[in-house]
Amino acid sequence: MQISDRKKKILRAVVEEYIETAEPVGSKTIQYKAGLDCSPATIRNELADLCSKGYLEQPHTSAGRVPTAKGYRLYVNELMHQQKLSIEETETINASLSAKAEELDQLISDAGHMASLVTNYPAVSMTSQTPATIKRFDLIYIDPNTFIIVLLLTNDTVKNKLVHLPFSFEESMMTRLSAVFNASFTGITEDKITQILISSSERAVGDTMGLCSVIAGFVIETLSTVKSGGAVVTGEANLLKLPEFKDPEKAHRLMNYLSDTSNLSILPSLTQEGDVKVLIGPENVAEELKDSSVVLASYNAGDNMKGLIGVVGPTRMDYSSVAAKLSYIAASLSKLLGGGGTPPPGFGKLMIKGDDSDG
Amino acid sequence: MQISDRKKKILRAVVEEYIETAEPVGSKTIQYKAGLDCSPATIRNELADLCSKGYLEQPHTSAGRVPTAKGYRLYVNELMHQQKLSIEETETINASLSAKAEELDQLISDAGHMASLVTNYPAVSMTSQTPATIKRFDLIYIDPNTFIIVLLLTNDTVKNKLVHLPFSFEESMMTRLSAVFNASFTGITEDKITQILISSSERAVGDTMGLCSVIAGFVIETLSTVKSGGAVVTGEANLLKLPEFKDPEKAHRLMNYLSDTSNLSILPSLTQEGDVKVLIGPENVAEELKDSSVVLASYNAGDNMKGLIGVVGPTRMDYSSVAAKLSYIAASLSKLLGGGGTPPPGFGKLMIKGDDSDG
DNA sequence: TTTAGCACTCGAAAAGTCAGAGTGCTAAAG
DNA sequence: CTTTAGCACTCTGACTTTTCGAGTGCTAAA
Repeated sequence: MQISDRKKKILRAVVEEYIETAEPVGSKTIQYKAGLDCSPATIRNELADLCSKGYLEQPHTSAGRVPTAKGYRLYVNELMHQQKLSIEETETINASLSAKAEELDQLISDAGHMASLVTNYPAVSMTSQTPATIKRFDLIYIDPNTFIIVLLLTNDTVKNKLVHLPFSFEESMMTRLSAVFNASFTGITEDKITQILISSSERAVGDTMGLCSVIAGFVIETLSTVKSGGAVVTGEANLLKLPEFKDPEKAHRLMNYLSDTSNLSILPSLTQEGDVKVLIGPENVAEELKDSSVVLASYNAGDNMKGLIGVVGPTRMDYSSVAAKLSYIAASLSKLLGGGGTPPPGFGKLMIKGDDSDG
Repeated sequence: MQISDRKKKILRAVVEEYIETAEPVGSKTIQYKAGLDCSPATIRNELADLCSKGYLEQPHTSAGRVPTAKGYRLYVNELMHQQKLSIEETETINASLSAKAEELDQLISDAGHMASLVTNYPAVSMTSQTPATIKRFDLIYIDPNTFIIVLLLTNDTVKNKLVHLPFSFEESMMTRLSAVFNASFTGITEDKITQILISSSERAVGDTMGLCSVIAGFVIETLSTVKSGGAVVTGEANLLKLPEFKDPEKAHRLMNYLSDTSNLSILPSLTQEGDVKVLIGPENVAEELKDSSVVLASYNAGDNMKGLIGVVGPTRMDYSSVAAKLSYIAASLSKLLGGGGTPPPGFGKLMIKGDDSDG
């Protein structure tokens, strides 16, 4: 089904006006906004048509028009201007991200903050579950009862734990343990760590005190938490500024959904590095998101690890600006984290992928 | 100024009823609730008295009475029943806390979750800024371009960083660096790390490549972030269920305040380990909290580190239950973290400290 | 000092009113 | 066949009015 250029122009005007004002938009406004040289009456005819085709709807007879999910989809796919960030904006982002490449977790959470800040929507930030393994294993002997376990993972994060024991051991034991663990526990995924493996390690180092179990426990724990990835949600308060969430009930439902990070674990599967994905209203699977939209961008977070950053807002979301911003942040992060030579952040150039079922 | 027993009984009834219903409470309800054998008219007289003394107020002539901050204060200080937790509740808390003593940060954030979950209010959880210093310093050599810095701090947390450098160095350099840093950088606070110290270290190890600067940078960064402590706020969504926040504007203001964790840094100074502090409405210094209440409990988080857990809610807060719950959580955490033999969690036994300016 | 009785007050909710923005339709004009 | 002006109609949101009832304070009697 083809849509005339004029209809598209009108649709775009409706979407953009509605994004701005959150009020149903009428024919006169459109005439003005879209700069069309035809009368409101003509536009009304076109509007009626767009309504019957499912791109717009009326809250009630004799109100202005409001875009449907289908309308937004068309807008996002074809009609949307690709927005460029202002230099100011890029600078804010750069400054706040590059300044603190300190620690991965911190950086991820900062990225979420940043996204929320520049878009004024709640943001979610996470890394996804590429199963990690141990690249290198070290023990640091502190005193006869204390040592530190240091794990270097394949994704280049370092995890550690301080262990106090109720009995003492010799420093030489540390060396032996290191050797054995480096030999047996590196390069394997969590599920490969069995009791058998632990027992055989115990024999190998002559451990009668359960040291191996303690260490193996930490290893398992680390690998499994890395796998489950940490999701951070920031800026939920932004929701409350939006007219669509003036009903506390609605706001509460969404915020509750977001605050349970386990709900968010499906998100990573939806994107590929480098593109921005937009999910509009009912395109979301989760019931709680059916009348909200989600914009996601993923980035390369170091070897074989994927990062994800996204925002959640009403379907009336400024897709073009949000997409541009997320895309930029994601690209910056890729550059910062992904050793693997991702192209530099395109200045506004971005690919939008979405559900292409266009009626 | 003395208050008769009957007045106290009435005040208590008003507070508790109001806590439950959020509606101004009238004389008849009180008669019923407090089980007094006098007529509503008598109670009305008493109410008028309590009003004039400033413990209660009327939203408007001819509505029921509502407690003032002063009324809540009296209630919290003298009238409140000390609530015991149900076994079920203690079990929930125990299970969820002890299960994952894995990592300090994680535990702290979990504790916040827990507090928010059992109280149904937003919770804040943080450790406070006892200035930390380095207890021990280690470097792990990975390959000619890569090493890991491992810091053991006086509060027994371990921080690390993986460093990639664009040039290569020898393993022996690591040993020398370790020695120098262990000698010069342990036991000193952040502000003692000067350029002079760094330069002299560089000379000592023969570092012409800026290695010392990189490492010192991380040390400074670590010490200063530890000092600023991480605060986590959880369960903000709970606010929206409360009638006092049905106005999104109000909810937004408070949530915004809470989401800026730097606002929360004054809290730790308000409590001492082992007691629970209640700040009611205008007793709070921050403007944004003037019509909310805060309940804080602090705990011993390992040597010379203090943890803090608290919740924020409307002045109409179930102080007795909240205090009991926080106290229990705090005690559990003290037990889990504080090596220093804190007494076991008292089962409901708790001390409430508060602003004792009682009119 | 307590209590019953009563007039009074005030707010919240329900009902009613009104203006205006926007529509669809019809019929004329291009 | 498309566009446009005109017009009657619809519906909402804002505003006002009405009503109802819970709760009060006061007075006078117990």
